[in-house]
Amino acid sequence: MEPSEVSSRESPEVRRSHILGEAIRLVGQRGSGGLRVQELARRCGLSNAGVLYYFGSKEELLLQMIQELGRREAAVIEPLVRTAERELEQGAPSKRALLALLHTMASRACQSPELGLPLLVLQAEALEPRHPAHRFFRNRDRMAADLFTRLVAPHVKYPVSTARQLLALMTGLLQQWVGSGRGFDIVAEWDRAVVAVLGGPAVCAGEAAPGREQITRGAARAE
Amino acid sequence: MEPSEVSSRESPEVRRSHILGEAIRLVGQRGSGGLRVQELARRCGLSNAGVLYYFGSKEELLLQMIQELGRREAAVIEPLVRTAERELEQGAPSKRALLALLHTMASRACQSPELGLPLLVLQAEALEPRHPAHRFFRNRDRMAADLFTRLVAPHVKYPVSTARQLLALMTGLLQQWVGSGRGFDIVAEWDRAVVAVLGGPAVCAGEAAPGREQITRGAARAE
Amino acid sequence: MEPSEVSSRESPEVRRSHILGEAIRLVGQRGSGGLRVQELARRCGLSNAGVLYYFGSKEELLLQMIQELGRREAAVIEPLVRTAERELEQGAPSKRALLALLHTMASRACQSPELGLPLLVLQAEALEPRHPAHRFFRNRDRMAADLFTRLVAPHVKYPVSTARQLLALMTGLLQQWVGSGRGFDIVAEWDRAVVAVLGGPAVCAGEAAPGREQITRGAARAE
Amino acid sequence: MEPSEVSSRESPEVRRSHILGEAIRLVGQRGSGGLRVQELARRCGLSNAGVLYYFGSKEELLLQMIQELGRREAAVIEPLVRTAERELEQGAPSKRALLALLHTMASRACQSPELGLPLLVLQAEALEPRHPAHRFFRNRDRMAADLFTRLVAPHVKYPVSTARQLLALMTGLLQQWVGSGRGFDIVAEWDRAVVAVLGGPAVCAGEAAPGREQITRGAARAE
DNA sequence: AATGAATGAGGGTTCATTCAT
DNA sequence: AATGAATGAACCCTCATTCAT
Repeated sequence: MEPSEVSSRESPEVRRSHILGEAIRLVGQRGSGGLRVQELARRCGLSNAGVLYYFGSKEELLLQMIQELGRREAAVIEPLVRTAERELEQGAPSKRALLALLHTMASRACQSPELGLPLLVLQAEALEPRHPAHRFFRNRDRMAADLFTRLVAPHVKYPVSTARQLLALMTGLLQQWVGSGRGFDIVAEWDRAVVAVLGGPAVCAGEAAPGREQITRGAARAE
Repeated sequence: MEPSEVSSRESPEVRRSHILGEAIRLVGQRGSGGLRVQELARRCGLSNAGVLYYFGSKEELLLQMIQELGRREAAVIEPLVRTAERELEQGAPSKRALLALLHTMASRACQSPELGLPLLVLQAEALEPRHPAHRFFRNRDRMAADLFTRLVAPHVKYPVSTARQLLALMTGLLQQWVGSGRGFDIVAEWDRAVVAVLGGPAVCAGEAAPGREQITRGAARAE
Repeated sequence: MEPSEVSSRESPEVRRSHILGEAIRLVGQRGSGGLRVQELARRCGLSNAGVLYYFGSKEELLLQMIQELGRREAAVIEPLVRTAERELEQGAPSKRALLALLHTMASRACQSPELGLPLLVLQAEALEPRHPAHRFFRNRDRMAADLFTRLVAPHVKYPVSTARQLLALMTGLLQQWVGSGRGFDIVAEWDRAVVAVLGGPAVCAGEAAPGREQITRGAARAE
Repeated sequence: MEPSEVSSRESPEVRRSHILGEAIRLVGQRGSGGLRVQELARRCGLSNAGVLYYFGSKEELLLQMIQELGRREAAVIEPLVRTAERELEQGAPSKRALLALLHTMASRACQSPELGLPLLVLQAEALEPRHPAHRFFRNRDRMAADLFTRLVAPHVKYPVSTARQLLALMTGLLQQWVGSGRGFDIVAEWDRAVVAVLGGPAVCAGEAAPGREQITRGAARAE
């Protein structure tokens, strides 16, 4: 919780990233409306004018923070997403492989807890269409829904619904987990939920009815 | 979205409630940190001093708004909760009764959409322990988890986990629904998710209206 | 220090006086700039509108409070002043009589301590010519100086100076007394000071040189 | 009374001191409760935010103003106090030396009239224990009483009382002097009072310049 | 005789932002 | 590359005051 130590001489690149990281933490704690240039500067060990020297304005800072948030999240799960895409190109992954993939996703997500709270808070705030992060989350969520839909398509009857359920569970469980002070084993709960939603491993993948839904790739309508 | 018309002479009781309602809307749109006394006053058709005459301070206003939010939510689902409790006292409800109950809950929750967004935003903000609504949501979520656990206990192997899953699904689906501009039929999705989580096969899955997957409830306009 | 009890039905006259008394106390505690209509009302057990109903405006309240202060002070020492004037008319009082008179004055003044602090504070504030109580204190102090001058004239060489000294001692000792938490016997100190300033009782009254000064009666110039 | 001219670029040190000086004047005129950040800022030629940039809050400004007041008063009479202390260490000062010392003190005090009124007003306000300057004046007055007691001890029977009388006379005469629009020669009056209180006859009373009683020092204009 | 409701003006304070250095 | 000084706008809040009741 303490502001990270700042060496008095940091390369500008590093300092920029450092400021954005601190901004992410602050937004997690106070919401995006609670981000104050002065406090951010204090936590980073420089003056408020110093922060604005890097970003020009608070608005710009917020936008860059959102991008950075995306980048950091991507750095954590991008490899898994690429694995998933690769498997999809080689034909549908087996249910066993799918379960393993989902398991790894959840476990990775929980290993960078400094992203969890900011993402949850921003995601909720960004429900309002005028929020600066609205578009970011809409795209992100669409891509996730799309990927999940394609992943589960071979194994379930209503892949769009199932994808929705998986994403809802991920968000909802994460929220409960954080709200309860990390009071339970979220990965175990996730695994159990995944099994419940995908049907037990015994279910034959052939039961799926892929033709009933139009599965889209990429954002349906990039507004 | 427009400020509701205000007659120049309202009974104090009504006016209080009116202010709180407008405050709830504002918090839904801007987050609790984005609540401005002046704008709230403007929307209610009185001066900022007029608002503070009723609540003394913004802090107090926020606290009372949270309570009012609880009251309004309770007014919507309390009857159902009482029904559930009554059934529990008379022995465990049948799976069919349980499904019906959960269905009604979701459908009721969606019928007062003015509560949904504020609740979602506040719930996320309140993850931070120092948030004024933190305790409120902790209690609310605990009671919900407790109730759901007792309800599903006769029908599943891990009732605590299942309750968690149901709550996670409810929050997560609601968030997707709002975020997508009410772009799908959330009640249908909920029903389907409930069946998946509670163990479908033994129940008549046909109740989930599979053909309706593409049908949306609420405005489907992509803003 | 607690607000005096207010019966729910008081005659208007009594209530007026009650409000003014409470105002005097408040001014003693916070200065005349620290008098707040709301707090005054609270202490009197009525609404702020109720206070203004009696006095019309805060300005008017302040003015009436000053007059009331004068009246209450007069009620305490007026009899003594009259005694002094009577003695003066019957020829100069003896030194013994003078000392007795001054002693009684001081002892009376200390017996209504609720007036002391307000008077001290207002007197200091009213040094500024634009203060609403400026004229009041100027007249009061001039009359006091005049009276003292005439009283001591037969016994001292420079009666104007001696009168000034006596008044200065009275104010200064009172201030020390209040400031020290009533930490010494102010009447004894006063007696001692009076003796010092007037010269011991052994001094012959004939030493006085009344002709050297113009002794005025009444306010010199009532501006 | 006019705001002193302010060059648009002042060194921060100077500006701080300038602000405090103007605050002292304002408190003298309106009382500490009448100090308004906006007006202070206007008089100093900057914005209210500019004033708060230096002091953080009005409360802090007031506290620092009191300290500054102490510092400025000390700058005027500290040398004399040190002289007195030195004389005390070398054995008690002669009565003649004591009178000279007291004379110089009063005359110095009157030479910086911009401190007089603020000190008088604050001292009276600070009688209330909760006043922010209460402690300051309690200490200051205690030290003064202590010093005077030690100074007069060799020459009078009740040195504590005599010290009290001297201090009371100083405050009281100053108040009369200011209240009368500097309408008399306060130094002469002080000298005469000192002689009276310390026991005159043994000293050469002729030093008190009897003929000057009607002569005033400072502006004699009756406003 | 007295109040509850409401307000406009002004208070201190915070905030993002600017600019000379 | 970064800051100290300063600001205007907006914020929450308090105040004396009004007015229908």
